[in-house]
Amino acid sequence: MSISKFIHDKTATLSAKRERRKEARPGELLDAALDLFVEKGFTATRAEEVAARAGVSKGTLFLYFQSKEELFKAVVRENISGRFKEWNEEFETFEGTAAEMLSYCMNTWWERVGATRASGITKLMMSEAGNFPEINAFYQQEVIQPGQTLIRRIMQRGIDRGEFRPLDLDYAIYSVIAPMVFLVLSKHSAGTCGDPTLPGNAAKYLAAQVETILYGLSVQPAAGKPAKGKA
Amino acid sequence: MSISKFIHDKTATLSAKRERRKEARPGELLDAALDLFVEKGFTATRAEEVAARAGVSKGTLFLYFQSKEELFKAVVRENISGRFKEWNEEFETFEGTAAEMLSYCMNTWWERVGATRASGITKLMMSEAGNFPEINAFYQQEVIQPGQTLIRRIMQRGIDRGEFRPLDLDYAIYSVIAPMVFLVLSKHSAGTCGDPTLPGNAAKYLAAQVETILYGLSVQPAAGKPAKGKA
Amino acid sequence: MSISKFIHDKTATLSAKRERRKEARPGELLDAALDLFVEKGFTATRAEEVAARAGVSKGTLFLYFQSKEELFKAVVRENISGRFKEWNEEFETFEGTAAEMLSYCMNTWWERVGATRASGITKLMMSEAGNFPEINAFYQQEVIQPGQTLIRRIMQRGIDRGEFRPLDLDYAIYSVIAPMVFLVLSKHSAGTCGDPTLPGNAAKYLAAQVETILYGLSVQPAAGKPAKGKA
Amino acid sequence: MSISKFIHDKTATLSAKRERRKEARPGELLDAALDLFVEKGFTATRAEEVAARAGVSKGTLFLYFQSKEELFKAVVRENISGRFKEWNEEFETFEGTAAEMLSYCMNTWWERVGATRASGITKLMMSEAGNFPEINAFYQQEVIQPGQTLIRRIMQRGIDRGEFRPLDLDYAIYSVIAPMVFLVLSKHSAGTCGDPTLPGNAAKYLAAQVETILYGLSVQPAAGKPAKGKA
DNA sequence: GATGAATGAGACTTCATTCAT
DNA sequence: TATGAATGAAGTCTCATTCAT
Repeated sequence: MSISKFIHDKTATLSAKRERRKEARPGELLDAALDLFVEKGFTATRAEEVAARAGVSKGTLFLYFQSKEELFKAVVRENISGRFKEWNEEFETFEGTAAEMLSYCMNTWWERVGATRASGITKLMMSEAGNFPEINAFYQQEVIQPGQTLIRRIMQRGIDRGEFRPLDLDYAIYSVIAPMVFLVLSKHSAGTCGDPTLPGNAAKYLAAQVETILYGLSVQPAAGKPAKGKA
Repeated sequence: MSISKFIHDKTATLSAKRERRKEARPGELLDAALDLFVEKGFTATRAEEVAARAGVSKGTLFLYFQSKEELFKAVVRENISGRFKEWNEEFETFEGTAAEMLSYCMNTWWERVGATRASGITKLMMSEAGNFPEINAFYQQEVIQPGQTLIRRIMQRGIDRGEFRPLDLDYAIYSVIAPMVFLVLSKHSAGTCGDPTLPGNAAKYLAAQVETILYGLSVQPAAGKPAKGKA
Repeated sequence: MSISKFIHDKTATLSAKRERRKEARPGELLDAALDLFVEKGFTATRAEEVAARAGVSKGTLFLYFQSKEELFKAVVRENISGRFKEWNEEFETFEGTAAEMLSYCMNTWWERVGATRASGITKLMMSEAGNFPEINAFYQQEVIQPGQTLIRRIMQRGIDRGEFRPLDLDYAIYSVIAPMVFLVLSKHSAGTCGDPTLPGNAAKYLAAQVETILYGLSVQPAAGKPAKGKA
Repeated sequence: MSISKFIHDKTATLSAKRERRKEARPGELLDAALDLFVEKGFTATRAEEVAARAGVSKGTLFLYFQSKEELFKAVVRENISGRFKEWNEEFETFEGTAAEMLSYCMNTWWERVGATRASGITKLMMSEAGNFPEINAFYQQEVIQPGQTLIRRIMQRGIDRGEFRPLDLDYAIYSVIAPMVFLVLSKHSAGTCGDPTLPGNAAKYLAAQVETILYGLSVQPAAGKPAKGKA
């Protein structure tokens, strides 16, 4: 192998590496920004911190994002999971009971979204929605509505098939949604709600919630009717 | 009545009013601060805004609170409900089923805490806990732990009395906690989780959650066992 | 005189002083800004320099002007002389020859505008007009047009009365305008056009220009017709 | 013809083209820089803009000029017309009246300097001279002094020959200089002085100025003496 | 006590300049 | 030689905090 070969190799390698870095930069910045925004909030996060965590200088951040606010928007867009749409489609062909679908949904949601860093978006939006009305509208449309629609369809099917008791879905859907939201918030909120070890035992947590929910929603023999509390 | 009497009267009146106002000032500032911190976050809220909303000048705020951070701490301290402690004591003498106690608790919590502005603290801590470890520890101790202890004791009693099925309380308590946390977050998060009208229909929402939870927790005839999800 | 009298006096004095300073601040800042903008240009002038020259800190500047650009606009507005309007009115009642009016105008213009710091605006607009189209339009309307209108009216009257020879005023007005513009630019341009001592001898300069212009404009006996150059 | 010949040819062609471009580069950059500096000022012009307008990358600019400031100096040096020196020499052998020489000078100056992009240097120096004392000194020596010297010599000759009336040349020269400076400034100042259409009608403008100046300077019969202004 | 003018540290953002490719 | 990604000094602007009144 000649020297020129080495040179050529080196050039190619370095060039490729730089190319790869350039491609990777926005992603690295978005990752760093997601973490910090979720941890400290938008305003409390300094642009320089984001850059430093991504391993670049202050100026580089602004090479890829016009402003800190644009960075925020990009973080939300990038990490918003379009999976509810996908799951809505899956729902059409799903064979199994509504209970199975519900359980499947919650567990898959955890694996594919809740357990990933993307789940931080939930906390982020909760904290910052008021400061970013525009991006909040986008989030409503892309996440909240598809998510609620999916849950509602599953539960409606359960009722239609006689699996679930008659429910006012306007409220019943939150029996499913609240535990999921709660889980991701536990993950990102320094123990401010729930045990910090919850996310580590997400499977157990989810199993417990699913079991109670399904018991709670399902058609009950008359004998099983619980005492109604009255405050 | 001499002129000086008038003057004195006037002085007395003004001074009394000022005295009263002086007492009220910190309260007005704390109220204003709570609202703004909850709405916009700690860092994004300007001290001057707080002062303006409380109807005083910037300088006055710093007359009562050493710094913005001290103001934050005071806001949290002031609005932390010590009611869980109170309810924990009430629990000892409560006569009725565990189901009744649970229902009573959730509804009373809403009336006395959730429906008040103090509920904003939940969102506030969730957003800012990471930036204020010290105040977070305080919050854990004053709110989270007593709250979880109360729920746990009620549920344990339900199990002990045969009302509820055997439950792993480390996870089961969240069937009760999650819907409550979710409700207050809905109230303070611009629709970022759940319907913005939820807080307005809190009674219906809570009734639906309580019903499902109680169905879900109660001892079931074998026939009522729901299908288990696969995942 | 009692001690309380002293106290009262002191309070009043200090209070008055502070009040006076507050009133004076914008003016002091505008003066400083005018000097620096004229000397170094808008972009090359740092906001902090302006503040320092006005004897205040960086932050204070932004207490009075929303941004450096607003400061610029205020500087122009503040220093634009509306005198041409005033002189246009004076023209109506002026008794004397057109030549006298022209001479009066140029000399008065120097005393009231050219010799003051406001004359820096001419250079400032020349340098920055391209960067501030909006403020340039304002300047056109408030200064350029009234100024040209006045000169044109005077010259037209001169022609009408047979004092001046027939002139194409679209071009002839600049025989008057150019020397005046040139004089203020000499004052603010580090000798880049003309002798730096010109402004110090403005009276002589103006007298020389007026004399030549009036000789040049006035009706001439046929014998005096100068040789026409042809390039 | 072998393949290698082709290759060689191609290489040669490319290399020739590159050679030519290399030579041209600084010129393109200087042209771009002149336009932008004149239009927006030195500080407000970004190096990248200059490069973009010249059709090269940011890095290339710094290959040819050590810094933005060096670029500025080069722009001034490059566009400073040495023509006054040339005309000063021409003056020695010029046959014709002083009036003719003056007219010739002004018109030739417009054609060779004023009408070209190099005329922007006048505005540029006026705006930036204060920030670049060194380059200003150079400009004084290369342009201002030779220019004034030429005008002065012509006028002196006019007086000596009895064409012009006795004049204080320290001031009289500006009767010639001011209209020329005014014309180029009109061209580069967004209408901030004079009609924006002036440069388009430069010939007419110059003719009018020349006529008035010559009438104004020439020896007048006593009867033609204009009224003197009061001030 | 109350005010609000003033301060200056600190954050965002720009851009001249460098340098690996 | 040419490029353009990266840098970091420097500038604009904000805002918590102080202090004279």
